[in-house]
Amino acid sequence: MTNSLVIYNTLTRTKEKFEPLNPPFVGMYVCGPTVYSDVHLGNCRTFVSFDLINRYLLHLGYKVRYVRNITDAGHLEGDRDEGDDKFSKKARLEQLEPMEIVQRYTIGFHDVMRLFNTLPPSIEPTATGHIAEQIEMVKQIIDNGFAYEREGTVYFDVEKYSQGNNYTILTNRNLEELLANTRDLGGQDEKKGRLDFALWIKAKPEHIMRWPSPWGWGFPGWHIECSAMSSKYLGDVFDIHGGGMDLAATHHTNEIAQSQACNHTSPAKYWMHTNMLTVNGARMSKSAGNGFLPHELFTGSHPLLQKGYSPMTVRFFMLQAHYRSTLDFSNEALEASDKGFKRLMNAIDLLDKLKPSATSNVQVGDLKQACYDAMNDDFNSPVVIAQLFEAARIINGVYDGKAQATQEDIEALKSLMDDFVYDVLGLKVEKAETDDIGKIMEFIIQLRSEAKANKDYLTSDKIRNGLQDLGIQLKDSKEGTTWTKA
RNA sequence: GGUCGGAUGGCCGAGUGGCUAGGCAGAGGUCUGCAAAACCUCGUACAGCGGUUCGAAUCCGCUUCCGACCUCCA
Repeated sequence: MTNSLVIYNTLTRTKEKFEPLNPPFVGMYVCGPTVYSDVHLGNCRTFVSFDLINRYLLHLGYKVRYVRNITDAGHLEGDRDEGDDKFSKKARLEQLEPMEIVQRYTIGFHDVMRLFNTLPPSIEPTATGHIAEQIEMVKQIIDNGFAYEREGTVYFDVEKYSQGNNYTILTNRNLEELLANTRDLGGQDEKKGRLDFALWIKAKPEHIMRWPSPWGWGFPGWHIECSAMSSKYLGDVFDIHGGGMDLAATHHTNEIAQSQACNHTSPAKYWMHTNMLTVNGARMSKSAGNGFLPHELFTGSHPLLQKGYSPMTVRFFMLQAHYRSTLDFSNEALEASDKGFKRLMNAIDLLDKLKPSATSNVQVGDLKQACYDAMNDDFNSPVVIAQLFEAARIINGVYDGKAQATQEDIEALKSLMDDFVYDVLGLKVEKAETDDIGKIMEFIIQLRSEAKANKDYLTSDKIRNGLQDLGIQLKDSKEGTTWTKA
């Protein structure tokens, strides 16, 4: 197990050596989706980023318990601690049960995650499945003096909490200024302080999603589910808590406060935040209307797209940027990733066809270590990919007979690709129906070879051009003709 | 307004106080019946202005621009 992994910790705003609390076990909690609508590509990026992190930790030999929640209750539609949660509203709009909404989009989310080849979490708890735990936690926070009830709604007392704790530890904001600058929106709030947030919310008479509690019928606030479920499955203190950067200021800040107020300890040792996917420099989001749905991308049906891109192309595109950088989404960038990804996978295909030499004039020894160095430096996948392209260049050169590699070199290249392309980066071959087509293509290539042998280039070119139009590209070489799908 | 983060060659994107990732696009070449692919070579980029330094794109300051968060969002 390599022990030189360094992780950027939002808490300290520095890179820190990764030292699990109880090695070889690692507890990681990632805030999952709110399943009241389709996940868009920006959401996917976060989960692909954490998939990379999960995969690398596993690759290093850690026993990871990866918990990622499904938010299926309590996430309010408005910007105040009142009104409907998102599920109730959506259910009313579509004349469905809230749980039908939840079911539909949970399945959709899982389908998309599978297409992106992400490993499923170890535990995927739902908010509605943990109402009792959340109520218990709220009770404890009240008992500890950090929350109060008003008319059936329980609020977290930020001012009280901040007397002995650093409420803004995660984002380093000035609490006094926050209090002064917080917009005065509602007016009719029952809250004592402007920053106070709801732990438990009283249900209105028409509200369908409701549970009994010591404070009457209601439903949990959004933040409390993560605190309750992370402590249930990972303990009061665990290794990594992650999520999108947009969650840091509010959701995660409140999570820390809740856990501290309940358990007298900060929940996670390392806080990791992934950056946003942008479109023309602006964050992709549901409310901005610039969200891409995964299937629009795969099929190319979005008006901003010229063509569709496969899930692995998109995954590769995401991994070509560091998880803490914004990534700008465009046709051109996707096109570049598409071609690059095919080049890389094509080189891997050639690995089995390489002929070993007695001597070597290629350098493959350092590539793997360079990949580990890159991943150990806060999961720097773009640098890993650069190394893999170096490997691809070597493979192509050897295949062309322009360079010599020993059997040992070839084995090293195979091992490199297995470990990093498949295992760590989580990429996979996307070949459909190759078996059938393969035999047909063999036959067609045979026909064309005969035409070529007869110098009947009219026929051979006709075959090649015809296939080209169908999206199949022929490549002639000394060893014969190969084909790829464009 | 506050907090934080950015500005890298045609595009996307790493990185670093001196050895100047990578992909895509472009130019030239090798190979080839011709293509395609592949390989080789090439463009010497780091917002602007000052400063520190033997040396900065990398550190510091200022300026301009952009973004995120502060209000639901991964």
